[in-house]
Amino acid sequence: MADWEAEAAPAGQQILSVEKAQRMAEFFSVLGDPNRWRILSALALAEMRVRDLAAAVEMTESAVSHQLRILRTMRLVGYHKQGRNVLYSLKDHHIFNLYRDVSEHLDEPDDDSMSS
Amino acid sequence: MADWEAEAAPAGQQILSVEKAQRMAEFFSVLGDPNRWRILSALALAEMRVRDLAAAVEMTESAVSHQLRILRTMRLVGYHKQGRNVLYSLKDHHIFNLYRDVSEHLDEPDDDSMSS
DNA sequence: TTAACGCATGAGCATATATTCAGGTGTTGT
DNA sequence: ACAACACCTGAATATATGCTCATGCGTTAA
Repeated sequence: MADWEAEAAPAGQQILSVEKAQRMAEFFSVLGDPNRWRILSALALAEMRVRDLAAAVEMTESAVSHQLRILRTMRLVGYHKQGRNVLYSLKDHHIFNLYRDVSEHLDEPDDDSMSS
Repeated sequence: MADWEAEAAPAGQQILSVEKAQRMAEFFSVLGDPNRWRILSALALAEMRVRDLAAAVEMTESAVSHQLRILRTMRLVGYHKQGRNVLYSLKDHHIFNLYRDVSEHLDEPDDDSMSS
């Protein structure tokens, strides 16, 4: 038995429920935007206030603020006020494990040929 | 040099380029749909033809076929013809490592409080 | 005190995405 | 041969998403 077969099926030996699939999809959707990845990678370098973050990723403050709300909702970033600034930081560095894993996947050679 | 450019980061010491962020986002977007997760989890159980897959996940054959094209593009599923049927199978079981990792993240307790 | 700052938010708009529907291609059974 | 089958695909539609713009709120500097 190959190692992947040990847990080939996610939640037991059956199809994901609509609810679980929904929760999964919601999370992955958050990582399905390039600007959010850039924001996360910027915060991986250093805690930053919104204004500097916006400059770093070359977006408007408003756009960044909107995205940060989403990242907050998924608990990917943390934040704390400091005077009139709000400092954001990466809350879950796990993200970059996903990044690494997917990077490897994307680097695999293409072979989409049909066999019969 | 701004201070956010100085420090070290897990994923390569700097902000993700637009191109890399784009590629990451494209991949994660594919996992950002609940029906695609259900399709993948179904194929994790067994190789299946489109018709049976559609029945398993309770979608129309057409909808499933559309989604399979996307999953094929990202090389998440493989397929081979067998007569007039097309058998699809999970090509990259790493997906469920991601599933496991994210599951853990989603199960963490909520703490979105503001500290100052 | 008050004007400027830093950030958040809602509305509006443009684009992306997923499904349905209609129809097409190739294969098999009779 | 031909009808049924299995699947694929394009167009159309409905919904979701991300941005800009305008504005509001709390904080700080002058």
